[in-house]
Amino acid sequence: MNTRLRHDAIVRSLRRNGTLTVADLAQEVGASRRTVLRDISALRDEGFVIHSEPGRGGGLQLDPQSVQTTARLSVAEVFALLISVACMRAAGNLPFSGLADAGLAKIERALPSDKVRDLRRFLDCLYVGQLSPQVDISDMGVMEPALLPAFETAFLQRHHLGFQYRDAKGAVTSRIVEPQAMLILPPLWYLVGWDPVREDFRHFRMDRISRPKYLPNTSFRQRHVPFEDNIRPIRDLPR
Amino acid sequence: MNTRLRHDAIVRSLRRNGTLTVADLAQEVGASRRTVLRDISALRDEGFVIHSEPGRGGGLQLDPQSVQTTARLSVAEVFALLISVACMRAAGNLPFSGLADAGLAKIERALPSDKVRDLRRFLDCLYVGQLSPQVDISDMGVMEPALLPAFETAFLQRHHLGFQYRDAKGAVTSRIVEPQAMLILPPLWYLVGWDPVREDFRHFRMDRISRPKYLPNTSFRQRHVPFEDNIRPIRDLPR
DNA sequence: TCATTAGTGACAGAATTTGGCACTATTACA
DNA sequence: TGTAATAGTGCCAAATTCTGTCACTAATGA
Repeated sequence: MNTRLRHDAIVRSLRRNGTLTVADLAQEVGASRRTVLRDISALRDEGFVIHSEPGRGGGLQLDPQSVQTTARLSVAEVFALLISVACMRAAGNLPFSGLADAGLAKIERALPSDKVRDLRRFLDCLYVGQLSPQVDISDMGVMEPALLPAFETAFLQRHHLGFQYRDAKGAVTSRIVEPQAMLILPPLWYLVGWDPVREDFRHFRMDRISRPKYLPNTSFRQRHVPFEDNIRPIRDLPR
Repeated sequence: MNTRLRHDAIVRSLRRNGTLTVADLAQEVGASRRTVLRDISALRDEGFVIHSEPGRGGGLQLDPQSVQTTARLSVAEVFALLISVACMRAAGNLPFSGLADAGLAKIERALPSDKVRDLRRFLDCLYVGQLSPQVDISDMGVMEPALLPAFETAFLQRHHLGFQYRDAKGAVTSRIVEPQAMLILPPLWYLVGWDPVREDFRHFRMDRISRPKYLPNTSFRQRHVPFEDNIRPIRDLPR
C-alpha cells in the first residue's frame, strides 16, 4: 500500500470511528504500529489536528473541523472561483465571504506569482454596482463562453476587440473597441469600450455580444474610465 | 531531492523558460535525463499538458492554461465556496459559473462522502428568489458569524434554535423556532422558522438576529415549507 | 503496582526510486 | 543523403527511502 493511500485510509478510519488506538488503526490499514505512528506524525505536519491520550482507555481522535481536502485546479478554474466570491462580496452583505476568502487565498497562494499578477490586473478592470435596473429576465441572452477569454487577452495585451452587437431593437452591427472595463450590475454585465470611430465610450450588454475576437495586429494606450462613486472595483481580494 | 519537489521545480522551470530540452531540465533540477522523462510522464498523468517536439531544435513546452494549483481546504472553506457559487448561479445569468462549478466539483469529489451528504442536505433548505425588494442598504445590519454554524447544526440535528430578534421598529424579542429553511433575496437573507408558540411560520431577516444558539435538549420533526413558485432551492449543484 | 496506551530511536531488510546504458523514432540542417 | 540533436522506452544494478521489529520512556486509570 502506497503511503498516500494509507494516509487517506487513516483519516477515513478516524473520521468513521471517532476514537481509535494506534494498534486498531495498524490492524485496519494493514501496517505496523510504528508505521501508523509515523503516518500520524506526517498528517499532523500537514495540518490535521489529531488529539491523543496516553494510558488505559486512551487513543487517537481526529478533530473533525480540521478535515481537509485537496484538488488540482487549473488557472481558469481558480479565476472563476475568484470572480464568484469577489462578486458575491461586492454585491452585498453576504455571510461566509470571510471563509470563502480564506479558502481562495490558500488556492491563490499556490499559483505561480506571474499568473496572480495577471489575475489582479484583470480584476482591476471589473466594476460592480449595487443593484441592477429592473430587467426583464426573459429577454436576457446567454453570454458567449468565448467572450471572457477574448476580453481578458485583449485587455492584458492592449489589443482591440471586435464583435457583433445586437441592440435593444434587434439590429446587429459590427464593432471594434478598445476594451476598458467590465461593469457588473447583477444580473447584467456590461462591456465598457472606447469606440475609436465614434470617439466615445460605449457600454455593451454582454449577453448581446456575439463572435468576440481580439485583433492582435492592433494596439492602444490604456485610459482610465470615469466611473460613478457608487461603483467600485472588485479588486478588494483575499489577503 | 524529493519526487514532489522535483515535479514542482520542473513545472516552475518550464513556465519560466518557455521551451526547454530534457537535458536542460535534468541539469537544472539536478537529476538524470531518465528521471526527468519519468517525471514528465507523471506530470502528464496528473493533467499537465506538456507539448514536445523531437528532433533538432525540439524540446518540451508547458501549456500555460494547464498550470494547476493545489491547496488543502477545510470543510468549512469548501462549504463557503460552494454557497458562493451556488448563489451566484441561482441569482442570475452569470458567466464563469460553468468553470467555477468544474473547480468546485473537483474539490467536492475529494471530500469524505458523509460530509458531502451533510452539505447537500443543508443546501436543500436554502432557497433563492429572483430579486430583492428595494431595500435601504444603509439600514442593513451585519449578519452574525455564529449564525450560520448554529443554523446548520440546529437544522441537521433537528434542534430548536434560539436568538434575539430586532424588528423593523427596533424592538428586541427572544425567539425560539424550529429552523425550516433559509431564503435568499439578494442582498437580504431570511431565516424561515416554525414558531411553536405562535404556531405559525415566521420570516426573520438574518441581519437582525443576534446571539443565535441551538438548543441541544430539544428536538422536532422536520416539516415541508410551502414556498412560492418563483423561489427555487439552490440545490442544483456542480455534478 | 500493573496493564494499557502514546511516542521515540536504532537498525536490518524490503520496497521503491534513480542513474546509466542501449536502443528507436523524428526532425533540422549541411 | 548523412549527421547531429532531440523525445521517448526498456532493462538492470545501485542508491535511497520506507517499513517492521525491538527496546525503550512517559503517562494514565484501575
